Amino acid sequence: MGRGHMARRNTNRRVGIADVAEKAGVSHATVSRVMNGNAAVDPGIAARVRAAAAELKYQPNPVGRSLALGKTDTIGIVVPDLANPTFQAILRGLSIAAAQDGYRVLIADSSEVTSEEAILAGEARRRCDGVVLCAPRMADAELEELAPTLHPLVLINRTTIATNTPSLSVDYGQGIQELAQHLVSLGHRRLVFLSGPEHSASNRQRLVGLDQFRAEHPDIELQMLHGGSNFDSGHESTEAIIASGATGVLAFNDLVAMGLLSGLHERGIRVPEDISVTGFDDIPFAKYTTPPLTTAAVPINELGSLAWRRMREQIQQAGETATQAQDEFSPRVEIRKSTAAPALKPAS
Amino acid sequence: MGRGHMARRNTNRRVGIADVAEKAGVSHATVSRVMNGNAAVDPGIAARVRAAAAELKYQPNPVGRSLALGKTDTIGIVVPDLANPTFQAILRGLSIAAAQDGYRVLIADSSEVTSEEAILAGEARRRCDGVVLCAPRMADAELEELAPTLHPLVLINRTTIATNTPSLSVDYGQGIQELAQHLVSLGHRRLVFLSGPEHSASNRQRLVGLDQFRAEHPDIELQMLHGGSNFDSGHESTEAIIASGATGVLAFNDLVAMGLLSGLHERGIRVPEDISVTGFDDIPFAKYTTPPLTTAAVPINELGSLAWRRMREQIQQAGETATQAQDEFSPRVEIRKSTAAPALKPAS
DNA sequence: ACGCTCTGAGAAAACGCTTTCTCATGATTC
DNA sequence: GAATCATGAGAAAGCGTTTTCTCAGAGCGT
Repeated sequence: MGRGHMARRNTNRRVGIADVAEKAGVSHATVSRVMNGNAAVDPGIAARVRAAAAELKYQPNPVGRSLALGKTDTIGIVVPDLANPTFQAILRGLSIAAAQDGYRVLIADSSEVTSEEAILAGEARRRCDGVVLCAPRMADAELEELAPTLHPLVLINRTTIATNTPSLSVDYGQGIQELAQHLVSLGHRRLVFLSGPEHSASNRQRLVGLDQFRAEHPDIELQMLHGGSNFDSGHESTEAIIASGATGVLAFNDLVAMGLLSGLHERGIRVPEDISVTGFDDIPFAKYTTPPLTTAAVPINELGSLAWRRMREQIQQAGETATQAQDEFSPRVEIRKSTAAPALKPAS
Repeated sequence: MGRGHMARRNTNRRVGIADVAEKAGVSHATVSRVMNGNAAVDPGIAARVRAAAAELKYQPNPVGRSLALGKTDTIGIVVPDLANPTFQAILRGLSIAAAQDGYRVLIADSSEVTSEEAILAGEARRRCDGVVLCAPRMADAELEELAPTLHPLVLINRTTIATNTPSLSVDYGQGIQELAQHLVSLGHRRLVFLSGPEHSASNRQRLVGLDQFRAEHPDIELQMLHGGSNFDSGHESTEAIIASGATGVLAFNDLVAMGLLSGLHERGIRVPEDISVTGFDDIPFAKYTTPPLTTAAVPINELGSLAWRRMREQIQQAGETATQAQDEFSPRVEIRKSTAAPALKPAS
């Protein structure tokens, strides 16, 4: 009577290194050597092995390989929401850049549940050689504690006090100031900022940027309005925006701006004749709204690929705890048709 | 002099099952048992093990686990282009649904390089417990040959002759017919289809749908125009569309429609007064174009989560080669503001 | 009090690979 | 021609788990 494990062994077993070794009449070790080209092996034997491997269509099992090598050739990315074009773009840039170096990416979508982020990141890290973390709402303290445990780590739009984890960030403060400046230079005197999620790090940056703007332009009225980060929240803010009496709106991002544009259009308010609207991010769709959206362009594809570069650097350095680059991208104001000089009347 | 491997062993070794075993004064096996709750273990010992594990912050290594278990709790998805909202949405739906069952997703972006798709899918399959394949342009023969080797496989918008791989598809043929019908019922008599990538399976489906439409409406003029699948191709087709003299345009998808909308707007052509435009897919942005886009809505989020359900079924069935569900989604025409009755003049 | 079953824990094999260690063979040198 | 060396292949030890196998000891019936 056949033993259980024997049965298992023979039944539809995937072809492994042992099969190739047997067919070629050599040892496992030799097969491994020719597959990886690590050690010198007699050309004749190598050819025999390769022939056997080809005939059996042998493909090394990556899991076994990972275990032996201690690396998975995979990196993880945790994002708060895969529906957000910004994270989609980062993911895409990262994935393409990593693929070029033979790495894959594993995704973890925290669905905006901040409390899950640390766990997801930890799990991802254990399966991968490194993690790219996008956690705009995670508390600073938690981030600070988490970062060292994730080590080959790249932070997006966050920084830690310890400078040994690279971070890529966008200077939202400067971007929003430039947009405000743009509106002012068109003649606007009453502005409103339609803010994003309250605990979002990038929203805080915009707020400090606007504080500075206020200090430099005491004559300009700048209201604040709470909002969210997506279409619907922009759309829902339509009435409040109209009620604000402002002639220029700084929306949290392009999504919000688009929602607002649509709301204004429904209400018969013309953009930019009656009111000017700016976005932020310059997502691909921003060019195609009606009117095309004035926004602050962040080079998001670059961000993804640079994230990979920083990750690769750390993976290669392995042990050394050098201080890592802190990259900051400056958004560039992209003037389109959603902003114009205000109508004459309300010039106080 | 310390041996190489000893040095390696002591240096910043991650805490493993052995450490926990030692600390708790039991064997590896016992630790594994309590971690997985597989076998009965004395409550006292179990508690001791759990305490040790907690103190050492032990987290089982997933790679070792995968090797022993023969599964990775990960599925792969190969997409032709992560910049396309349709695939983004599928990815998202899949990822969220899979996460609910404790699975992760590994992405492989073929960057529209058809010849890479088979290789990518194979690699993904070896690292994962199954693969979701979106390969709209892969040759039928290649797909037929590839499918069996990928086995726990779910096909998106493709089918194989063998009915043992589940597939989810959208009835593009019906959708485009309904859109055409909608235009006709508004009074349009001269239509033009702005087609997508020539070898795309879903484009072929639209074409057969339109053939059928033609057969049923011999009185309606329906031109064909070659295009692509993104913004820019829609934008570039603006002149050709105008030259066609058609009053109703069926764009390949929403992206193309948006590009076209923008082009028409630049040329001063009013939509829908001068020309009606339809899209396809109902991507989130379609509601927010100006005017909001009439399109055929495909329930894309459902598609992603159903893809996971079909995958899970296969993973659970393991050996059995039952015939698998072939799901087909019917798009629903979503009438917005980009379509209207044509101007009276050209009514022949 | 003896033998029986049953519970539960350790030893060891297995998963599929890489890499070190070891040793045979043939080439090189004086 | 003997001692030395380089070459290259096999044996075996890891990588970190799970799981089977094995067996000690406890509990039970007669």
